[in-house]
Amino acid sequence: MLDFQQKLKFLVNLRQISLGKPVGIQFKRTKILRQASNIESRSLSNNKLMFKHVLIAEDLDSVNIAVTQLLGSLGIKEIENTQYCDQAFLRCKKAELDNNPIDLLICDLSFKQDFRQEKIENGEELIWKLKKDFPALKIIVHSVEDHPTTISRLWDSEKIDAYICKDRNGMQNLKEAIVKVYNDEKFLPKSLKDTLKQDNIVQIADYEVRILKLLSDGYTQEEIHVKFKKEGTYPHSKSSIEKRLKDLKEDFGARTNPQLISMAKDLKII
Amino acid sequence: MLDFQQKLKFLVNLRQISLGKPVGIQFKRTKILRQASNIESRSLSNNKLMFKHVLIAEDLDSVNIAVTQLLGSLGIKEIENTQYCDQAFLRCKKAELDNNPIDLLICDLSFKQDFRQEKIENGEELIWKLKKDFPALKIIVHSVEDHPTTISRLWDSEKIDAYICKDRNGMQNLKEAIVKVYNDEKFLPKSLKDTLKQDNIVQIADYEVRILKLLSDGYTQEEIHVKFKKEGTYPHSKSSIEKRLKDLKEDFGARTNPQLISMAKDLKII
DNA sequence: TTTTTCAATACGGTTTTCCGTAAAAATTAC
DNA sequence: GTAATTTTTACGGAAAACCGTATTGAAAAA
Repeated sequence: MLDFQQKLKFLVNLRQISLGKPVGIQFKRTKILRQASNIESRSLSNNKLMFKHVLIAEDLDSVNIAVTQLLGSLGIKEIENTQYCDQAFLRCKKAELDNNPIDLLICDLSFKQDFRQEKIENGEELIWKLKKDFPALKIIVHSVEDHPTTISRLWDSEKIDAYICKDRNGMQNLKEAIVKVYNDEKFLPKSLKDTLKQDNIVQIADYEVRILKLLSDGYTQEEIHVKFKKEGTYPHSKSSIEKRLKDLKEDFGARTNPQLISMAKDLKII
Repeated sequence: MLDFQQKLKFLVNLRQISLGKPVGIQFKRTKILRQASNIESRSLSNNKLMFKHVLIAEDLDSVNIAVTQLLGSLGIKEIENTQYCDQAFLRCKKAELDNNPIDLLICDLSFKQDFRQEKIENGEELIWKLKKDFPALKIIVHSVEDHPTTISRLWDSEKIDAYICKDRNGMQNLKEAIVKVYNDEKFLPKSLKDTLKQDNIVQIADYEVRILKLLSDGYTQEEIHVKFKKEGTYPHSKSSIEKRLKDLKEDFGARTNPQLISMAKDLKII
């Protein structure tokens, strides 16, 4: 009973939603693109040891091309690409069977829907599944997603070795990450560390998220009460659900339920 | 009076939200990445006329690299890159002054926030501003955004020459688009045409969007009524606002206001 | 065991939303 | 011009959400 308290917590950066701007100011000068393109020529001379066999799981062909090029410039010979999660999983399996295992996976989180019916629907699932079968596999997440919720969930899970945001310095950061991870270090760019270190953070448990989801799915509070009661979820009284919503609104600074749902959507809680 | 009816309409694909999947099934085989990378070698022999001076406005360095490479492979000599909207605008101005105008702009829609304070906040604004000063400028939009609302707003505006989604075939489509646009044609990939041609489409006027926005900002219906009355927005009676919300819920298949807001967020109406 | 504490529940009154009906105003058709 | 249709507004009862208070119950502390 009362087990909801021990469940996964979500980190929510409240300041981010109110301002709509990142808080941690970066002082690094933006690298212009030419420099990024030049990575190749500069590092070909680099004869250090490096990953042998790398798999890129990324649906956007453009990003796939850029990452492949970066890996090549780092002297990595065997580079496999896939645009689907299921295929990524199978490739890892096959590489293992062929006695030529994948050393490093660089993987996106969100994959666009397609005509294909995928069993593994996103990068996160792929990571959980792979880590179960290959606990030693190094994984670098490479995603546009920069919400603290997502980053901390993955980073704190200890299942990944680096989290790189696709942004203006993405390739630069990715390069650094690959080198660090090869040397058995974990890597998180400074800007992301700042994002996670922020104060204005509220913890939200599964139970609350559940209520928000149901509310956004059109359930009334009364219906949530009935549903919870029926399925044995606890607490399930109308008063308790009312109270949770009231607390959530207070935490988020929302005045009405519609606003609460709107904010929860912005924060990617639901 | 009643001028809200003549305002911009938003196209909403209702089926997309209920299923969470694209409707138009694509039968094209997915091109594997190697092929995409090989564009370069295959097309270097192509000596046809091509754009002379192209500007890429794209915040992600990875995509920037890939697009630059594609342009190079098409024999385009002068390629400028920028990761900021303001800079893109200035570059166009400067190129004009230097008597070496930009022939083609390939531009993203969403740009991540930065420490820089930008006047032009997104690609769409950039396009409006540029088209005012350079009506003849060719523009290809290159974005991950694939919601019918966004696509049709830009496509129907007649301000752009092509809309390409960053997806599994993005580079392939972009290449085709460049060639077509050079020949004074407009170009929309088949998959996107299908997206726009769908039936389950509801038109939503500014007025409705306004109500949804206010609701998601925490206004009660009563408060919306007062606000509209004060500012002279018409209709503004409680009953009318109630009715609009009722109709919206019916159109969207939502049961409650929170669900309505949730769906509107998913559909990127607000 | 008893006490303390805190979360869950119950309840009642108020506000907000919901929904039907109907009158008034505006638009369109004739 | 009038008639027909649609839209806006008004009103009132019902349902849902809101909010404070009080009670119950379970775990933790004494």
